[in-house]
This record gives sequence, structure tokens and C-alpha cells, in this order.
Amino acid sequence: MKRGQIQTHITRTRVLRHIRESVATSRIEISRALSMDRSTMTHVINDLIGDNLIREEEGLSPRNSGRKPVMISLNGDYGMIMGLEIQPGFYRMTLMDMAGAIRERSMGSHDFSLPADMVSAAIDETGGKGYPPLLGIGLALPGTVDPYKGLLIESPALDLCDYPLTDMGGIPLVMDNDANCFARFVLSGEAREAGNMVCLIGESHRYGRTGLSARDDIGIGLVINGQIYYGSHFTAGEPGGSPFYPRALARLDKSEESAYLAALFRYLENSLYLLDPEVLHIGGELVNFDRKDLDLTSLIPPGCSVEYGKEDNFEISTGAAHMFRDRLFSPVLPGEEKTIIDAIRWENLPGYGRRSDS
Amino acid sequence: MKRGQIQTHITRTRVLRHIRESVATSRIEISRALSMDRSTMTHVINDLIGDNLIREEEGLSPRNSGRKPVMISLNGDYGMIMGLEIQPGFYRMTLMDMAGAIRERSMGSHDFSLPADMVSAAIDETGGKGYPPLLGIGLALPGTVDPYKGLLIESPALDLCDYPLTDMGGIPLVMDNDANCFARFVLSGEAREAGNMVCLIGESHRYGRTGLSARDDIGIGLVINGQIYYGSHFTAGEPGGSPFYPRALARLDKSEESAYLAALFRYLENSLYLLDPEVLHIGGELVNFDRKDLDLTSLIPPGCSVEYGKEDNFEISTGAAHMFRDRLFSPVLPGEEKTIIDAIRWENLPGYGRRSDS
DNA sequence: CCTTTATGTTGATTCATTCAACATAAAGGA
DNA sequence: TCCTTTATGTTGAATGAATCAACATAAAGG
Repeated sequence: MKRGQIQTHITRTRVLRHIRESVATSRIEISRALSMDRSTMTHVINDLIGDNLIREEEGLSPRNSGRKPVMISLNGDYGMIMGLEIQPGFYRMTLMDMAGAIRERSMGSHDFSLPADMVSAAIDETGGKGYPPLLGIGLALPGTVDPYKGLLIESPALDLCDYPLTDMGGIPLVMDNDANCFARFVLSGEAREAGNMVCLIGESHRYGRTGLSARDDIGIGLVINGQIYYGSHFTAGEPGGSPFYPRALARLDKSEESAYLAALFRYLENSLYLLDPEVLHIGGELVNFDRKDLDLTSLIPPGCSVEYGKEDNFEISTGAAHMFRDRLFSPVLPGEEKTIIDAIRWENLPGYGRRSDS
Repeated sequence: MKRGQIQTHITRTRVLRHIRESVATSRIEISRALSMDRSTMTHVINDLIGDNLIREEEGLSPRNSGRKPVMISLNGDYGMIMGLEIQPGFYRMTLMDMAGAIRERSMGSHDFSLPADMVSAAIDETGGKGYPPLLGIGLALPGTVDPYKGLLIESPALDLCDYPLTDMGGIPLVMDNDANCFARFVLSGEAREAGNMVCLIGESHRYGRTGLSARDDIGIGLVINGQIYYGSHFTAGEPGGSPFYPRALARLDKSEESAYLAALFRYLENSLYLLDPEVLHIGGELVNFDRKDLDLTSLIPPGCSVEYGKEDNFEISTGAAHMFRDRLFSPVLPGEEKTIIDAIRWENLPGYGRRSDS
């Protein structure tokens, strides 16, 4: 980073965001999108190229007259991001480069009681494979998580309380609830536009099982105006205090799956009306459920559509990776280096220099 | 406004906000709060004084050494804001100056079928009283409202559909749902800090009645991260599709009020867990209810407190006035002059000049 | 009266940005 | 092949909101 001011940092971040959101773009296109001068873009882009964050490409140029633009795209080899989902007894991992391309995925069982040990093992596992340097880690955990402090507040599934983890030997780490990571996965895809979503997952707490049992759980990630909503005590999306609570259900056999879903949606009905989301996303184990004789139209508000995830079940770990990757595309304000910054509001933007006074 | 750039506009707005939030403050205090240089503040404050938006005061100065600061505060006489709540058959009005002081309140019955006629009558009524000029109007209506377009989408109570209103003879007007205006009222008070709230009102649709009847309604305003949440179709907070729906209740006599409230909170229970709000605010007609033998602790999530409004019932029209007043403390981006700007996200901040290219 | 301590002002400097002019590159006709 | 058209991209001077550094002002307290 050549020039040191905060304004530069914000502009660089805005440019990087635009490049991330378009497959390939040009200096002029970015300058138009951000309402800035072409010459400004020349400076910013050349600085970013100098820092190895982006690169010029020989790319396609759909023009019928005039000079062809020099295409710009993110430099995937700048570094790697690891996304890790840890459940009791098993894990899933997604290794992603800075351009967002998935380079490797794996899953398996584990015996670790502390997430840090599992993370450490995953880092060792991918260490000697010649990947670009590891920039950071996104961690998805079942339970109540404070992602700003990097604290697992409570997790009955993992049998942990007030468990902090903010880095692994200098490599920064961010954590969030698994349902929220699923929501981040959905946000990273087509649903990138700022919108409102309810993201519902069923989390199996035993490796290899499908379907849910009494030890398992459902989780809800809420997206409000394009951002994860945590609530006032990081328990937003956690069902509770209700006559219907999935945890109380005994093991289901196949014939009951459809009835389970129907009961679940009746439980959610009021909240869906109140929240007025654009779409309800369903992922995790619930996708595997038999839903042939289930008609949701009567249980879901008129303007709300339903989407089922694909069944590869790596959505949560991939969303965890996206959580850290998003940090690279957010400005870091002085004094808030350690937190997840989803969206800075203009009211909080600091002055552009350092003040001469305390 | 002396200097024409957008950056100036944003800085001025940030300064005005800080002045609004403190009873009286000084140049140095603001410069510290906004992390800007003292000399910058000299320029900005002097410009704002030149524009009559703020003024210096002979104010108190709690210092025991050093030069006393020159106190700065908003100039209430800069202009007036009218907040108007229109219900079928009656209205309430709050007249507020730019400093937020309430100058006049009134209520009464009316026979208008179109809100515009009611607004017009209210403007005429306050016209010749020697107030500072009317800067704008905030309108609270029962029903589904698109405040960005200035459109009453649907109001069964007022028997209107797709009714637009964005200004009255050159005076800008913004409208919102009545429950959201109540939420804005709460936000303008102690609960100014960014937080999460559920604001519940009972709206009586007959002048002079207390209690609710089958023609009446409840309304919910949701505050998420310190901002009104509208949902994807502006129906957030509207109950629906439920076995319990207040509209279906027959007239209540006094003995049933407590049971009514209990049923209402059972209806809301799941949603309160899901939303994890800091506080549940109750206003409008519901405040008048007999709630002696009602214990909410078992129906409300642990971390959530309950606040009842004072019983003057002008909360909604006052909140409507605050809605317009908030516009004066938000930057207006080019191309978005007509919308309510609650919070601009840094991603959308434009460049600081006009681009040399389309 | 002089020191201390704070607030507020002034003029020079900084630096991201714009502006205006120019350079580069490709297409398409003459 | 040359010349016009049309677009992208670059360069250096100008702009302007901010900082910096020095000074001015004001009040308290020995």
C-alpha cells in the first residue's frame, strides 16, 4: 500500500469489491461504476497490481470499435483461505484462494475435544502441498458465537463454554455459528444483492448419519439487508421457548420426514410473515429429507420463494471461508482491526488523517 | 453551503449529527468525537453558523482551568417540521422545530377521505401563527407503506390502494407505516444507540374509543441494528397467516384485556426468540390496557426487557416528525434526493467530484 | 503578574482526486 | 495503405478538504 491514508484504503477496497463482483473488468468500467475519474483508476489499479492483489489479463474484449480494454481480475495466487466446519466427531474443510476459487475440499471424522486442535491438524494437513500462503481461517461451529470477539459463547453439541479463538500461530481466524456460515455461503452466490433471507439448516451431530436425531439440531441464519443478523445476544435465529422444538423429537424414520418438515414450517410461519423475507434457503441435512408430499405454499408468505441447497454438504465450510475472504474486501478502521466489519456506516467514518490532539 | 463537493456535505452532516446528539457541545469536543483536526472544525462550524443551521451560545462551561469553550447548538428557528398521524376519522399532529423541540400538538376528528386533504388542512391551520418556515412533513398512516417511493401501497383502514404523496405544494413529505413511526419515536429518545427492538402498538380506528375492536388492528415496527426494518415487500411486522390474528377478535370488554395481551404475546413468542431483541416497546392503545394480572417474564426471552410508552398517545405523530427531521441529518447523494436515507453504506459512497466521462 | 491549561484561529502543506490534454490501440472505410 | 472514428489508458497541473504547526485568546490559580 503506497499512500497511507484511510481514504486511500477505502477507495482500494471499493475497487477490489467491484473486481470481485465482476468476472473480468477494466479500468474504465470500474471508474464508471464508482463514479470516479479514469485517471484516478489508473493510479489505484497500478498500485493494486504493484501489491500483487490483482493482475492484468489477455482477456476477451467484446468491442466492435475503439481500443480494447485491458482486463483486470483478482490474483488468486495472492493467498489461500481455509474454511472449516467442526461438528462433534467430524469436520468438513474448504480451501479457497483469494479469487474465490475452491482448490480443495475434504471431510472426515475426528477425536479432538478442542476446536483449536482440529484447526491445527487441518493446517498441518494442507501445509506441504505448495499452495500460496494461508491468509486466514474461517471457522463454523454449532452453538452461540460472538464473531466480533472471536468467542464461542456456548455450544451444547461441542460441550464448550466461553471458548475464545482469534488466531492460530499468527494466522488470523474468525468464527461464526454454522447456520450463519450457511447464510454467508448463500450470500456469496447468486443472492449477492442486498436482500432479506431466512436460511435454515439441519445439523447432524454424528458422522455418516443422514436424517436428524434427538441429539441433533436445526439452525437458522437470518440475513437482513444483505447482512448477517446476530441479535442483541448473538442468539438471533436460535429457536427456543416453544412448544415445538426439534431437539425434543425422537429419532425419525423415513416415513416421518415430511411430517417433521411440515411441523417445522408451521413453527416458523408467524416469524416468516413478520420478517417478510425474499427467499427461504434450506440446506444441510434437511436437503436430504423426503419432501415429495410436502406443499409449502400454504405455510409460506406470498412473496417468499423457497430454495433448496445442492446436496454436497460443503456449503457451511465454504461459507466459513467466504466469511474470512469478505474481510479482505472490507476496510479496516483504526482500532477495529480485530473485528469482522460487515458494513461501515458513513456516520462512523473517521477523518482522513491522524488528529493533532488526543 | 459554501463548498460544493460531496465530501463537504458528508462532513457537515456528521457534525450536525454530533450536535444533535449532545445538548450543547464545542468545536474541540466535536473534533475529538469525529477524529478530525480542530482547525477543520473551525471552518465547518463557521460555515454552518453562516448558513443559520447552528448558533453559538453563552452557555454553561464546566471547566476548572483553561479557556472556556464556546458552546454550539442547533438553531431551532431554522425551520419547522410537521408530524401527522392520520387514522380513519381522526388525526394527531406534532409541530417540531429543527432543534427537536415540540412547539405545538393537536388532535381531533376529520372527514377527509384522502390524506392529502387532511395534510393541507393541517398546514392551513398552523400557517398564520408566526412559526419559522415549514421545512417538511412526516406522515404516519395505517397500512403497508413504501417510504422510499412515497407510496401508500395498501390500507384497509383508510380504504386506499397505491396512493402516492411526496410533497404538498413544494413542501417535501415522507410517509411511513404508523407502527414504524412509533419505532422512530422510540429511536429518537433514550434508545438512540444502534440496537434491536420490537415496537408493538394497538391502533384504534375510531376517535374517542379506548380499547380495541374487531375493526382495529395491532402493528409492529421492527428496529434492526438501529434502523427501521421494512422487509422485502414493506410488510415486515405485519402479522398474518396465523391462527391468532387480532383483527378476528370481537369487541373486548374490560375483563378480557389481560387475556388479550397474553394471547398476543404467545403469538409473538417464537418471533421474539428468533429476533433476539434488546427490548420490547409497547405503545398506542395497548398502554391503556389493564395489565395488573399479566406476567410477561415467562413469555419473553431472557435478555429482553419490556417498556411501556407514556399514555399521551402522541408518540406516532412525533415519530413521524422525527422521520422527516432525520433527513436533515443524513447526507443526500446525487440521484437519491427523493428517498429516505437512513444509513449510507461506505460501499455506495460516490467519488468526491463529478466524473469527466459518462 | 505570571504560569498553566485549555479553546480556537491562521497560513502553509499534504494528498487523493479531478481536469484537460495527450498517447495508444483497434476497426472500418476510402 | 492511410486516415478517420472511437474507445481505453496516461500524464502533469489544478483543486480542495483535510492536516500540521505556530500563534492568539481566555480563564483559573498561585
